[in-house]
Amino acid sequence: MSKTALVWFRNDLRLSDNDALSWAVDEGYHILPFFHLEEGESLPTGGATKWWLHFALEDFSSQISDLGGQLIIGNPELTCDEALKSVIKKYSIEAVLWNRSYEPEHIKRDTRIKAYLKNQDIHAESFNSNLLFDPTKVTNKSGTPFKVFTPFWKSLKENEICPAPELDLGSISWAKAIAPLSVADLNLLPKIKWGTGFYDAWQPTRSGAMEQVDSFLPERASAYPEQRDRPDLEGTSKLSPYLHFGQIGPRELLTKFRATGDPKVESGVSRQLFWREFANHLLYHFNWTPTKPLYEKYADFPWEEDPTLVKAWQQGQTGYPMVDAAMRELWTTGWMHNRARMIVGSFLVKHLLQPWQEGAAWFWDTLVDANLANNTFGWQWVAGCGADGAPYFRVFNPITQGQKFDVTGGYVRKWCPELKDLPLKYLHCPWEATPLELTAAGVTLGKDYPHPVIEHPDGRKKALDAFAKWKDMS
DNA sequence: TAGCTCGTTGGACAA
DNA sequence: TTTGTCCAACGAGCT
Repeated sequence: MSKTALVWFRNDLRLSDNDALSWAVDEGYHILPFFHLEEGESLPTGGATKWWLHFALEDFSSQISDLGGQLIIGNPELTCDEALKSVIKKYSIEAVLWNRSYEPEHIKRDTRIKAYLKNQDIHAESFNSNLLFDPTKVTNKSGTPFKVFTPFWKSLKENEICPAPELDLGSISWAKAIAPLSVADLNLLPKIKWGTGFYDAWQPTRSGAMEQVDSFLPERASAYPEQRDRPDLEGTSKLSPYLHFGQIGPRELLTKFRATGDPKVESGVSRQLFWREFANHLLYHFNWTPTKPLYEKYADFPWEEDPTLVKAWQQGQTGYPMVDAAMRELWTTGWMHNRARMIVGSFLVKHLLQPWQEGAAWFWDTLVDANLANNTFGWQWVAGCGADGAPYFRVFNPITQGQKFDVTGGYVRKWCPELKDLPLKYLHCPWEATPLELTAAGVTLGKDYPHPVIEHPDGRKKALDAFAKWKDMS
């Protein structure tokens, strides 16, 4: 028997916990692994995403080579459909397998391709390997999609997770192939020197993922409920980019979490995987949410558009140390602490009254874990126009949030080094220091570090007034 | 079906 | 300094 199956890898760059691959191996196919760079029709691949993808693909490709296979990279000048068709023809492919994505554009594309393959009499099958549950099958008791996390979580957490397939990697029979293109041909690395921050912060490989897991379990995972909100500590797992690119699968991860037998890991860490499920569930059922509010009534919210303010926010020059530290962490490392994401998000949409889509677009371009479901859900949550949203009157105070969560001041000192000699008392509100204290710390406000772009009480009032105005309007 | 309870992540102010 | 109370809103989800 010499039939060959193309396994189409997308955001599931792993050989374990992979249903599509396991199915093809179990069925006795020779495996031809294939990847094609997706340039979204409406959403170009973010810069930070490209950086990560370059190394993730190189690593994945070498994992396959080590086993005797060859990852085929589709020609990026072709559309996905064209690239697939040419490979299918060249290698006389008899089956095409992949793991599903539930992003609206991917669903459209995959449906189209599946129809084409069926029409060509090529076996086409997709699997749910990237989520714990298939969002098409999850509903509440009235048969409608969940819109609140807690009932969603309660309904699913006791459910049996379909176990990850067992696959002996040594037993894979790889199709003989010569790759015409290498990962480098995709030109993913940024032309501009972004700095070494990404390289210092990450090891974007499968072994990097495993090291991250090992450093997190079991102690840090157990401390997660107490430390998760502390950006001055290593309180979180930092597994988000690995999960996004599928270098580690959610089932293998959940299995590891549950194996600790620690109730704090279950209620704290495992639960986070269900937030990821929830975000994907919402994206699947409400496919307009990447650009428009979940609830239509918020569509005419009176945002103000001010590119100068957006720029100050992006560059970490708002004059609020907690906000600026976070925005600079993002720019430098491609990642931002979760608590900080809420603070900068609230600041942009409430104090500055800029549309949440602006924030989502910036995150999309700069986060190494940029993920349509999570990004959409997070921004709508913070703007209060989405599922389980923060109520309008919840305006994060960037000063007290800093004092409460960057307890040691280490976060601000790291990312806003111009403030590092300020006493902790003033670190989150440098404008309150006396001129003498500022001089002693070597800070001249307006020169070394900006004055606040808006006074906090004014920002808060602005947000509440805008909401009141919108309510009168509608 | 009507009614009840609940909602990841807060702030401001008073005592 | 810490703790309690109100803010004020509404739909989801369930019984």
